[in-house]
Amino acid sequence: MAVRETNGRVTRRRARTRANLLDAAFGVFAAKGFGRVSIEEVCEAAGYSRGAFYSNFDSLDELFFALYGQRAGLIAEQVSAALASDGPDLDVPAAVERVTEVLLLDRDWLLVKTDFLVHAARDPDVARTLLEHRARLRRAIADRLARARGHTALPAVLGDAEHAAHAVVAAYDGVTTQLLLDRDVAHARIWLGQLLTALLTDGSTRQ
Amino acid sequence: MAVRETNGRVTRRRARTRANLLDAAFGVFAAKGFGRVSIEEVCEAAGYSRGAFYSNFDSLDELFFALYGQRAGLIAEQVSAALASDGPDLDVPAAVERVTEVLLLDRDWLLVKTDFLVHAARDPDVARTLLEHRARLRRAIADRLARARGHTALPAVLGDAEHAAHAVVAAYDGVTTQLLLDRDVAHARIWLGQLLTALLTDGSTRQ
DNA sequence: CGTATCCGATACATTCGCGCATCGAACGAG
DNA sequence: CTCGTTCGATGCGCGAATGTATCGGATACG
Repeated sequence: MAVRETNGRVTRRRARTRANLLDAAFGVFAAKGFGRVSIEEVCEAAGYSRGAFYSNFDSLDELFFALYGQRAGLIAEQVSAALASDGPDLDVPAAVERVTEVLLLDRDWLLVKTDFLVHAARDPDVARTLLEHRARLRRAIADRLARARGHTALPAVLGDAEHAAHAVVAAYDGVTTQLLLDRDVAHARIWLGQLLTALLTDGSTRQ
Repeated sequence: MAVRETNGRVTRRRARTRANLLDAAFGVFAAKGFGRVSIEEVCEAAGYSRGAFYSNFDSLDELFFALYGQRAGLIAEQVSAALASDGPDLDVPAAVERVTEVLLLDRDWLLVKTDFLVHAARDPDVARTLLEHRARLRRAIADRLARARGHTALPAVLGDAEHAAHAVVAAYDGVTTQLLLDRDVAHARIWLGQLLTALLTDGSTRQ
């Protein structure tokens, strides 16, 4: 751990410093990529010296992990909020619209998230964390999706709501990849909408 | 360029050296990730010294780029072959089966490919190259898909074959992401099959 | 006022990029 | 076919640059 057993006391300046380091790191990581960033760069961007860094984190890896946790939690909250913001009956197109807005908001986040994926792909421990986070997201989506059953039938191929949620995440990942390359957010939104519509509604019921 | 205007002569050993460096680099990149590999490591794995490296490449970036081009070309050929291996009429499930086999064959390739994506996401020039490669793949799929029209109707939401091909690629990207995390190739194959079936066939026509 | 927190300098490790001497593959003469 | 010559490819190792990790003292917070 970075904090070496400081006995309970202290913590206002420290918390601010840590937050500043995380914020600065987000920008730097997004701009240059995890593998191309030095501790020095993060410190410079945040306006601290290396001493401050080592006082708060043990390594760049640890900071990166913390950063991902922070931001991923934020996004998860926003998605949940977007899903919960209507009545008990789910209106699929409207929900897709709102969730898409949140998920494809910030290119920097997509960059950092993908870096983290690459990181996790090579470290089983990190992968487990990421998988759990994705599972939580899926469950939130599945729960919500289950309520729409009477409304709009899910296509039979996908089976239950859990499978459908899986498909939603896969579509999101697919669109993310394309968006990282062409940088066309507007198009990505439309495209994600079409994909989700194709996946979540019975093909024959559309036009 | 790495080769400084060598006037024609000599090129057999050189070609072998270059190929050996590329092969060794593939393994090293897959294992540790682009951002965490040094030139020295690649040379050591290939059994050469750094001089040989600098004689063949200007930088790790250039080697990485060349490596991607090489392997991506290989995959593209295999996919084309898999798509062309049956008669003029496309049998969607069978084609899905064959293509999936090729695409999800090698975890190392997925790792390197994703690293390259991250790289491209931050460099417009590289991104253009990757987008062109993806466009070629899409076109091959779309061409093939167009022949299936009489056979199995595409769902209306996706529009033409070009859009459907886009969806296929997105599904592939989505499954890749999941596979990188859970390492379950068998499941990924099933899952990709279900996704493609859901996307490419009219939901109402399935069981 | 005491102490946790941050600063800045330092010692150490790694890696890069290149100049230069050496090596060996290809080719032509015998 | 054999062997010697030639020229580009190869490997060695240096010096510079960059990055990491730590430590004692200054500082401002509580």
